[in-house]
Amino acid sequence: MTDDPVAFRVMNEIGIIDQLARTAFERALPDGLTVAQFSVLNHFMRLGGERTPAELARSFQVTKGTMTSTLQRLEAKRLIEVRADPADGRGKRVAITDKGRAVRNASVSAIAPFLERMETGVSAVALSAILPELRRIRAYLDGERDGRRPQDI
Amino acid sequence: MTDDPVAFRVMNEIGIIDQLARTAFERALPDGLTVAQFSVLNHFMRLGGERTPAELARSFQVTKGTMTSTLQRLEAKRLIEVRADPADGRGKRVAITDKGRAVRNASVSAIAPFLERMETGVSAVALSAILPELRRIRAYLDGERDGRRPQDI
DNA sequence: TCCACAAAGTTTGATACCGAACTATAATTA
DNA sequence: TAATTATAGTTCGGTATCAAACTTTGTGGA
Repeated sequence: MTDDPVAFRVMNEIGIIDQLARTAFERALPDGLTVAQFSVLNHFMRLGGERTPAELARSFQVTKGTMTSTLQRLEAKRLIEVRADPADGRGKRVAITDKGRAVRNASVSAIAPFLERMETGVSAVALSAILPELRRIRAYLDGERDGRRPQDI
Repeated sequence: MTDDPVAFRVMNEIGIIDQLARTAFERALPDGLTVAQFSVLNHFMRLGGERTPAELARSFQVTKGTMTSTLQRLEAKRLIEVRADPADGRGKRVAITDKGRAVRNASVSAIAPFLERMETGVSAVALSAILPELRRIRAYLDGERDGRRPQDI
């Protein structure tokens, strides 16, 4: 434990937190929604408009293949609509549907108690305090990847 | 972004960090090793001795099914050995092999530069500073799960 | 002693991801 | 203009993970 480098210990904790939080969230989400799926719906609600799959992949820092899969599942549930991009023969345009908006709002309500408990349980102040540090780590890793960047993302 | 609850924003960052760090690690690891597989080898090297699959599942906070899968892959690579528990007909005992030790050491060497760059890039001090906070979050989520605890873990 | 319940492992069916290979279309450049 | 390169999406194969169902073996109590 203590003989592991601090960066490794941090990554360890982050990995376990991600796992625990993810399963707790998905337990609460309606409609068999996953965090990945909810995040896409939430993105559309917060920012509005349309997006291409490639833009979404970049926003969430996942590969295009991963985004293809998530979008196909959302479309199967009628939570988003996908149409060909009239201006670019290669592209598609994605938008949230009314049902998608409803499910997103229901999801927010469903996870709100969990988030509130968490902000009480670990202190909202503490969470706010580490957020900038986490952003710095994310930015670092994002930069580190440049050059070694795969085809996507 | 800013209109999401702070707990959600923290989880978002953590999820992306986990993803980026995980792929960076696995790019460096030898033998097609994954972080999950490396972690098991590392666990044996740090703590020594034998473990049952159930103990390992608890240590890493994954389900028994997940640990079964990881152990099968490690065994296929001859990095661990699994034998029946002579004292408990249901149980098994897992130990690292010499090859496992060698691969673990090679892995540590392989990821060391990455960890060092990271400790420079984001500051080892800052990493040390958030570690206790991350532990607190992990402990909170772990407690939150109690009662709602599945069959395993 | 028997039976109900608990614990150890495995298997199955989903989802998320990645990397790599591939198709089609656009943009650049020679 | 033709050839090259870049971008958008999809598909495939592989791993991790969870939840749930199932088998086998222990344990504890009536």
